[in-house]
Amino acid sequence: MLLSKSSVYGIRASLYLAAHNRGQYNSIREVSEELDISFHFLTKILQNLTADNLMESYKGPNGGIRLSAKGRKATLLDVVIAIDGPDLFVECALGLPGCGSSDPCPLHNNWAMVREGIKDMLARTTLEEMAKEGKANKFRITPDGHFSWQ
Amino acid sequence: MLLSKSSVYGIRASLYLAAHNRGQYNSIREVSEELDISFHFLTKILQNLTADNLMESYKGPNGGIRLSAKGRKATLLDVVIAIDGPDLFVECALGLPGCGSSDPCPLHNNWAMVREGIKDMLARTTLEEMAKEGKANKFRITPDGHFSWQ
DNA sequence: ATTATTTAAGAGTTTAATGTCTTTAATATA
DNA sequence: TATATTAAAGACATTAAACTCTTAAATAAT
Ligand code: SF4
Ligand code: SF4
Repeated sequence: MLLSKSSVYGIRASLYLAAHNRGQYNSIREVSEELDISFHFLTKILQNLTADNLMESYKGPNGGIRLSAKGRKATLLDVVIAIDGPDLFVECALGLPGCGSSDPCPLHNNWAMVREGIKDMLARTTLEEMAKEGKANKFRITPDGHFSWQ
Repeated sequence: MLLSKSSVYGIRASLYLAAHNRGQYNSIREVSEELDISFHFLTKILQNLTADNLMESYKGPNGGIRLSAKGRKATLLDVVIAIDGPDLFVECALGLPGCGSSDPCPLHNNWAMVREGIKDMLARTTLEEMAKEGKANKFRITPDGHFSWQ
């Protein structure tokens, strides 16, 4: 898999939050049930996003989680980096020790292009814009069935 | 990591064999030492490649492993598929259940392009051609230091 | 104040990838 | 035939990713 499960769950949750109840808190329980993701696991993942100030959380009744202003302007790339770190966008294809662009392996230049392609894919639009497009195009972010962009 | 360790080791071993002693058998011990890969682990990985007829093995004194005719014409893509299967080149970005190009997620089209980019990178040239280019450009496939394209 | 609701924190479990070790089978050479 | 050399096969161990469970802390409502 290109992205870790944690990143994929983080992305789906971010898109869900970008599309729902802007400004309000959504409980992690609700998000986990809508997206069919383990509640405790999702909680852990979202903690990375609040630690990176992409989200804000609030404890207690009617508490939950929401995108911060920074989070609404953020892209999926920011989400992935907050969760899994920048490795995927830095590391090389063959992982040879002591390697670099001088004295390269046969994949070096091609790989740099592909890696940029992955980055571009994730950095194309902000979560805010994605929610708009999602509404317009009815893109899916949940398992079969129940989901509405409201 | 984009590719599994098994695939990376398989790629490096394939390139090594493409560059060395064409037609002869190289012992897995030698390959593992030159490339700094665990001997037993590499043995397991290469078994996938012989099972897929990309390599031929021979037991006993002076035995070892070599690229088959098919293997010399194969690409890194064939190596990766023989080791890890075609998943990476088939699977989708977000892994939503019951998903497809109708009713897509926001990444669907971009992801298809990126995935082709990865495939192209690995399918660009045959192992045989790569060995030639390797010699011409002195590309690296081993850890620091000892390696010659002969 | 007490209780209920919610996230945070952290320990623990399971599963899959990675890596090691031992035994077996094939082959060459003496 | 006996011994050495090599890959194949498979059991075993370690590590990291993925997932679960329990307790603590914050907050709201009664
Ligand atoms: S040449 Fe580039 S891609 Fe290849 S191993 Fe070195 S750093 Fe990685
Ligand atoms: S729309 Fe395409 S990329 Fe997105 S989850 Fe579905 S199949 Fe995967």
